[in-house]
Amino acid sequence: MKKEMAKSYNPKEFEDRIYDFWMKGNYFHAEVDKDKKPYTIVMPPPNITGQLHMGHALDETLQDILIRWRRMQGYSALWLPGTDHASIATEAKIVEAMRKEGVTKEDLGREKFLERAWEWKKEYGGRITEQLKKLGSSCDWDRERFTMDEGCSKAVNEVFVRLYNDGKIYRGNRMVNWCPHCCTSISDAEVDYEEQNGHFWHLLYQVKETGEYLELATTRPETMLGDTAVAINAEDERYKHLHGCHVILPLLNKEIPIVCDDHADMEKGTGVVKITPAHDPNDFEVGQRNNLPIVRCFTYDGHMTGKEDVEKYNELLKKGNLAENEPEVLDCGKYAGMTTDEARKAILEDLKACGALKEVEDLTHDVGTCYRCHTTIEPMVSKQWFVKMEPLAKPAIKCVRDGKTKFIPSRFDKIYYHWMENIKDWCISRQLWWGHRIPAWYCDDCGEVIVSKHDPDKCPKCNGVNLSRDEDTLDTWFSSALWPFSTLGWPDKTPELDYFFPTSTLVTGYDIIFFWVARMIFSSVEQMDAQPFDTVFIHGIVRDENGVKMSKSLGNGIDPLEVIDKNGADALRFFLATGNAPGNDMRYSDKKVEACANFANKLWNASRFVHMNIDDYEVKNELPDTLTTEDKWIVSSLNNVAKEVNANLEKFELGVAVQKLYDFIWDYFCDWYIELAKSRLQSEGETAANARQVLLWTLDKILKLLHPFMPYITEEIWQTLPVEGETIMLEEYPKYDESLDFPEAVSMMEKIMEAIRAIRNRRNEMNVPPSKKAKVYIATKFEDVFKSGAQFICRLASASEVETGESFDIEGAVNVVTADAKIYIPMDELVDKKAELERLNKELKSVEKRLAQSEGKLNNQGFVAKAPAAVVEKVKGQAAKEREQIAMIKAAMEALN
RNA sequence: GGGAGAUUAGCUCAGCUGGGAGAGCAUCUGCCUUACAAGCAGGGGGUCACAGGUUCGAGCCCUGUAUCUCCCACCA
Repeated sequence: MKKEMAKSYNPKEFEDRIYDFWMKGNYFHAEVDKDKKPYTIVMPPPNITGQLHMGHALDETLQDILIRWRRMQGYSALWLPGTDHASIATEAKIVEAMRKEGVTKEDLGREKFLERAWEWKKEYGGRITEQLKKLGSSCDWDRERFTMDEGCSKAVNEVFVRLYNDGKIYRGNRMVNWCPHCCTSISDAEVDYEEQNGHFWHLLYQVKETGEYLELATTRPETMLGDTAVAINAEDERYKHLHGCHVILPLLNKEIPIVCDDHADMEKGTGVVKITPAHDPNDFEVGQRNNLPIVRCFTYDGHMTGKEDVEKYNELLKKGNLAENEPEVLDCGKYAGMTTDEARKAILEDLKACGALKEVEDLTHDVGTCYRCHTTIEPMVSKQWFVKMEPLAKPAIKCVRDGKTKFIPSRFDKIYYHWMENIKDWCISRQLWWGHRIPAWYCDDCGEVIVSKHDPDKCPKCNGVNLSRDEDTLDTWFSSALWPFSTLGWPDKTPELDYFFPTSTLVTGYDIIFFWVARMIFSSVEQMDAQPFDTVFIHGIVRDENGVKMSKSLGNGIDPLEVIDKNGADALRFFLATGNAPGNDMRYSDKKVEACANFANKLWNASRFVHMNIDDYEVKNELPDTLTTEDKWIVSSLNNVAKEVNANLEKFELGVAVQKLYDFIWDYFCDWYIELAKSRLQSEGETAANARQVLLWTLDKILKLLHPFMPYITEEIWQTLPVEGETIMLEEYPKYDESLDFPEAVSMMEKIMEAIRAIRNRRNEMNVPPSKKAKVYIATKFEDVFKSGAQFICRLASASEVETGESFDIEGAVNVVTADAKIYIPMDELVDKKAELERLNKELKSVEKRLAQSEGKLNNQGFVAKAPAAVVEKVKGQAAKEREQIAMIKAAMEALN
C-alpha cells in the first residue's frame, strides 16, 4: 500500500496538487522521438483578453481526452498551447481603459500605445492559460506560443512577402466593410447580420429631359448625397425612352445619368435603383461597369463629410498620384459633420419638404454589424490590402476533396466547400496599431511600394531615402491562419516541424470554421504544400439550461471555474464529454454535472472498498492463475469495453465511449462484481486471495481507461494502489486482448444474474423485505451453472439456501420463470393465488407475443432465405427459449389450480 | 432564395456499418444489505414528428410534408 485514501471524495483536496505533480514531472512535454509515432494537436489560441467560458472548457476537454489517450497509447503526443493577440478586441480594451483616464491613442502616439499594450499583455495575457490549467489540460507549456511573438511574427512577414511577390496580395481601393466605431475595415467573415426593423423610403427623382418623376426606394436615404447615377434595366419597356437621359438629384440639384445595368431588376419595386458607388457593394460594381464617379459622403468615423474632408482630398489631388478608384469627397453642406443617423433625419425632412419623398414603408431586414462591437457596418470604398482568394481556394478545396483533411462530422464538408467556392478577396489590413504591422513601405519621392521582410533603407527604384511605412496592421486571423506551422518553427526548418507537422487533429467549434479553419487550410496548402491537420473535429456550442446561447450581454453565462470549484474539474469534464454528439450543441445543466460528480464519488468509494480488502495483504497487480466464473465474466467484460472504447475514440465518438465506461464501472464493477466478490473475500486462503488480485487488477484497468476523461481522480486513486509506476498518465492504455475473452463464462454468469434479478423482482413485487430469507428451488437444464452460482443467489437474492434439480413438484410456492430456469420460492403465507394467476397470465401473454414475433419471422421464407445465417439462428434460439418458458409458465399455473 | 441540423420516456439527450428501443434527472415502491443514502433493489412511463417508398426486416436508408434551430446569400 502506498498511501491511504481520504474517507470521502473531495476533488478540491487534490486537483491542484495533482496538477503541480504533473507539471513537476514534466509529463506534458513532448519531444521529437523517432521511436514513437507523433500525435499533434495545436490548441485554438484563446484571446489574451478572454476569460475562460464554457466554450473553452468544452474545446479543451475534448482535446485533453484525445491527447491523454494517444499519449497513453505510446504516441509522442504534443498538445501545443498558446494565445492570440486579438487585435480589435485588445485594442478596444486598452483604448477604453485610456478613455477613462482621458487619454486617446493619438495623444499617446503609436510607440507609447504599443508599450502600453505589451504591458497589458504581460499582466493579463496569461490569465486565460492559468484558467485552462484548472481543467487539467495536459498541454506542453514549454512550447507555449503567442501570435505576436518573434517566431510567429517572422512567419507572418514571410507569408505576406511571399504572397505579395506571387501577386496574391494586392493593395487597392475596394468596397470594404467599415466599422465606424472601431474605425477600421473588417473582413466579410467579421460581419454579423442582425434583423432590424427599418423602412423603405420611396423617393422621386425628376428626369431632366422629360420632366417626369422616377420612383425608387432606399433603406439608407442618407447615401443619396453620394448618388452618381440611377440604373434601369436595358430591357425594361417602361423606361426605354429614358436611355441616355439624366435625373436631377434632389437637395443637391445635381445632374446624374440614367444608366442601363443588369443589377436593376425589373421585378423588384419600380425597377429603378439609385447608385451610390462609394457606399454600397453592388453600386460599386455598377459604377465600375459604367465608369461612374465614386463620391464619398461619409467620414471614416461615421459622420457626413464637409469642407475639411474635401481639402484633404484636394491635397491628395495636388500631389498627383491619385490611386485607382480613389473616391471624390463631397462637401455635404448643411449636413456636414452630422452623424449618419442625424443626417438621415435631416435629409428625410428636407426631401419631404421638397416633395421628393413619396411614401414610407415598414420592413424588417438584416443589417450588417461589427462582430466585435455590433455597430452598424458602413460599406465604404477604401484603400486596403487584399489577399486574392481564387488561386488559394482551389487547392484548399482539393485538400478536403482528396480526404487529406477530414471533417468530423462530415456534413461540415459542404459548408466548407460552399464558403470556399464563393469566397471573395480577403481584406487583411486593419486601421489598428495592435497587431502585425504590414511590411510595406512607400517611397515619398517616387511613390514606389516596397514590400520586404526587413526594413529597407532606400527606394530600390529611385534610391530615395524618404520611406514611410504603411500604418496599418494585419487582420488577427492572418497570423492565426499560420498557427499549425508557425508554432513549430516555420519558416525555419526545425526538427519539430519535420516531426509534428502536419498535425493530427484540430478541435474547434463550428462557429469558427470560416474565420480560422478554412484559412489555416489554404495557408498551409499554399505555404507548406500539405494539409495543416488530418482531421477537424467539430463540436457545437454550450447553451444555458434553457437552450439559449450564453452571452455576456444576456448575463446567462456559466463560469466553468465556479462549476469546478463546486463539483471538481473531473465532473465538469465528464459532463462535457458525455451525452453530446459531434457537431451538435449541448445544454449546460447543473443536475447533470452533479450526476457526474456522483459518478466520481461512486468510483472513489468502490476504490475504498478495494483498499479495505487489499491493504492487509501483499497483492500483486496481475490476474491469478485460476479464475472463477465471475472473475472471467468481469475480465472478459472489461476486455470488451476496452476494445469498444478504443474503437469509439478512433472514430471521435467520445460521448459513446464515456457512456460505456460509466456503465461498466457502475453496473458491472460496482453493482455486480464487487457484490459477487464479497462472500469470497470473507473466506480464507486462495479463494479470497484470487478475488483480491482480480479486484486490484480490474480497478487498475478501470482507472487507466477512465483517465483521459477524469484525469485527477484516476491519478489520485491510482497513486494509492500497490501498482508500479510514477504516474497513471504515462501508463499504457488498456486494449483488447484475445486471451482475456471468456464467452462461456459470460454466458454462465448471465444465466445466474438473470435468476437473481428475477427473484429480486418477484420479492419486490410482493414487498418481501430482504431480511426475510427463503429457500429457493431452481429447476433447470443447467444444474451445474446454478449450483456454482448458489452462493450468489443466497447473497444477492436473499435466499437462505438453493436447491437445484431438473424439476420440482412444489405446491403453493411463489415462482418465477427465466429463459433458463423455473424458480420456486416457497413462501406460502405470501401467496395470493388469484393475484399470482393474474400475474402469470400477464407474463404468459407477453412471452406468447414475443414467440409469435419470432415464429412470424421464421415462417417468413424471405427472412429465412435472405437474412444472415447468424440472425436466423439467433431467432431460432429465441423461439425455442420462448416455447420452453411458455411451458414452464403453464405448468406453474396448473400447479396453482 | 440556397444549405445544414433537430423532432426518440414527464424533462435533457445518447443510439456505431439497418437484425427485438437506452441513459441521467424526475416519478412510484421497498431497503441504513459494514465502499458509497452523493447509495442499493425494483416498478411505471415511448405508434422513435407525419405520410409514402426500398427491404425478409427501418429510430437508422430514399422521397415528400410539418414544426423548430442555425448557417450562407439577397434585400435598390
